Amino acid sequence: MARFIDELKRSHDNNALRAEHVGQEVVLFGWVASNRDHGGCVFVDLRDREGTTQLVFDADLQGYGDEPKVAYEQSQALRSEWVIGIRGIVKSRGGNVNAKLPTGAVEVHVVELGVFNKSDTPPFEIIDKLDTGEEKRLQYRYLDLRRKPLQHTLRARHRLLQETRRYFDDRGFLELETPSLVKYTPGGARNFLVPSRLHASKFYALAESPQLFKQLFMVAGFERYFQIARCWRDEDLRLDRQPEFTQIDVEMSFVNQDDIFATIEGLVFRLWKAVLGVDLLEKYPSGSFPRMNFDESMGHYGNDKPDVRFAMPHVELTELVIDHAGGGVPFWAELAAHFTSGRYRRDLPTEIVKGLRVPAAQAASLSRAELDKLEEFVKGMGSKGLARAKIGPSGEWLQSPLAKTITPELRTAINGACSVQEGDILFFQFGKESVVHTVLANLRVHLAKKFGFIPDSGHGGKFEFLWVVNPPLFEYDDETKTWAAAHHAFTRPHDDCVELLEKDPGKVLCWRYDLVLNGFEVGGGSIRLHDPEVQAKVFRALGISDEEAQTKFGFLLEALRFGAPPHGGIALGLDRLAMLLSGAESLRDVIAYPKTQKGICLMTEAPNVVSAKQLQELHVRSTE
RNA sequence: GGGGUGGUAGUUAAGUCGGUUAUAACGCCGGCCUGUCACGCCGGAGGCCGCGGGUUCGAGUCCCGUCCACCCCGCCA
Repeated sequence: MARFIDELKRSHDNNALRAEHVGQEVVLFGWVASNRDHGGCVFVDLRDREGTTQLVFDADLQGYGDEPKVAYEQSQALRSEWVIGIRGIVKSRGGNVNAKLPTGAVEVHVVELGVFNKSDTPPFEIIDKLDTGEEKRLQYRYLDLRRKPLQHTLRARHRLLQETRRYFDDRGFLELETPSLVKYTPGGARNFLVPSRLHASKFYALAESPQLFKQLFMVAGFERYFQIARCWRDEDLRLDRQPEFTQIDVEMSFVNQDDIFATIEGLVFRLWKAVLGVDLLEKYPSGSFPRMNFDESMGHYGNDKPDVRFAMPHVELTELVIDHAGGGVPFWAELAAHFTSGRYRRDLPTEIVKGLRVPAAQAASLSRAELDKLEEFVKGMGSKGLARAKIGPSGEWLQSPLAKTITPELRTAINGACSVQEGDILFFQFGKESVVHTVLANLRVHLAKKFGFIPDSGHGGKFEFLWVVNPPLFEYDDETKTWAAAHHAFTRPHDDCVELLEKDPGKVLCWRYDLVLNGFEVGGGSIRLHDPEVQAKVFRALGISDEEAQTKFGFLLEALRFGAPPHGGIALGLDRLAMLLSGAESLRDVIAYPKTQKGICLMTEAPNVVSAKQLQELHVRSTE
């Protein structure tokens, strides 16, 4: 029978004791956060998940016989991260309070000490502000998690999960579970595959999302579903992408886009209030987030997840360049000729010209060396270069290769379109639309961080939410020269676009939406197709034959024939919400046991090799 | 698959033009110290300079390859 735990129960946590407890006898458990040996007495900071309490080991403590002396002798052996229990008496620190600790008005003079466990010297200190590299911290993740910042982050994540469950439960949503081991269906993200032991040469896929199953819940008549679902995608990682992640998955019947937005807005408002204490009604008094058309988002920001905490929009210059037949700039003349010849369409351009204006105040801070670095930066993303022009006193272009040949008329027109002032710098990108957009979108954010418009990471106290709506249903696939579903093949087109499905697929808009926060996509969904006739037209536009549709989505198509209600849904990235809300630098900071960029768990060293016998049992042979 | 940054005591970093025994801070170990709370003072130990090859009389430093971590493009909602 151990003295502590069995006989002496913990009476308080280490954040509990205040002046009012003075005189009480208490039992505390925890980790040694620091020990300061002054010869005649020893101070120990005792830490648990709630906080820290200062212990004093004083051999001369009166009224407890020899016990304090014994404890004092033992205390000299204590080292960082030992796990101990103590029994002691709460005493006031008088005027000598520690203002840094909530428990700083008191200290516990120890009568009895028990050591639960010693600790090796940890590879890094368990302190709030640590400069140890992430690689080391991930290797000893359980020690990193012992630190207060990560304890707080995971608590916030817990809060998110609980509030989410309460919110949906209150509104009559059912939390329903879906399988992780699913049938592989082509398209979309790459799946992790799981070999079947019972069926030679056959594989399950780990679900990339519960998409089909949640739609089938609607067919089943559950009407309102949510799930906090783990999803897996075997794609390359980024700071906001992990191979396994968590979605707040939602599907609703008999709703339109507005209904879904209202549901999600209610949730987000509640989460921000509960976790951060931030009332989003102050910023969004209507209770809803602003909406931006997909077209505008691409035009002004170059992607469908704009960070609107700062301005610096892109300026679309293609029309001007066409109207001026390139305006004396060789590359632009070539590009303009494609439009006038009819090879490129003005409403769905293949190649474009865009500008980005840097205001004079910031432009002045860009040295020649920094401009060269920016050019390297864009080249790394597939750009051929970074054409630029500095605006002179009367609108002339300085320090610019374009200046030599450009006509005054086009130059004036561009200056006007960009609203330039003396000292501004214009950056240009031209060529393939997707490259121009990617390069300029990243350049815009890169510059904003450089100029201090937004912090390098974290929200900087600003939360800019946005619904990006009305995107095209199809994207043109350059490699296969066909139209592909931009989201998935079951997204409902706008009614007035249905006739375009055959005539002009690129112009078809649809009921798809993304929720964007500070430049990150935190959610996305759509109103689904439940009309078999329109569904058939969509498949035809995608070049999917009836047989192919049957093979790929047979069970869903069949289900839709048995009385499917109109329905739609959305999935929110819980990890991303947690990251943005807490101001964390990456998804890894809000996931307890994350993977590195190569998909490795540094703590367990997964993935690892398995024996030939195991492979044989799974009917799998390595090609290595 | 591609571009970029980095890898030196337990940790974080410095290390010049290639040249003597590879530095510092924190941590760790020992000693001293009754009011610290980033305790202080004295002393000490601690290195496969990511790994492999090459150039050189001589490589932490130069060259080639490779592995790992991070950021980005492609990929991915």
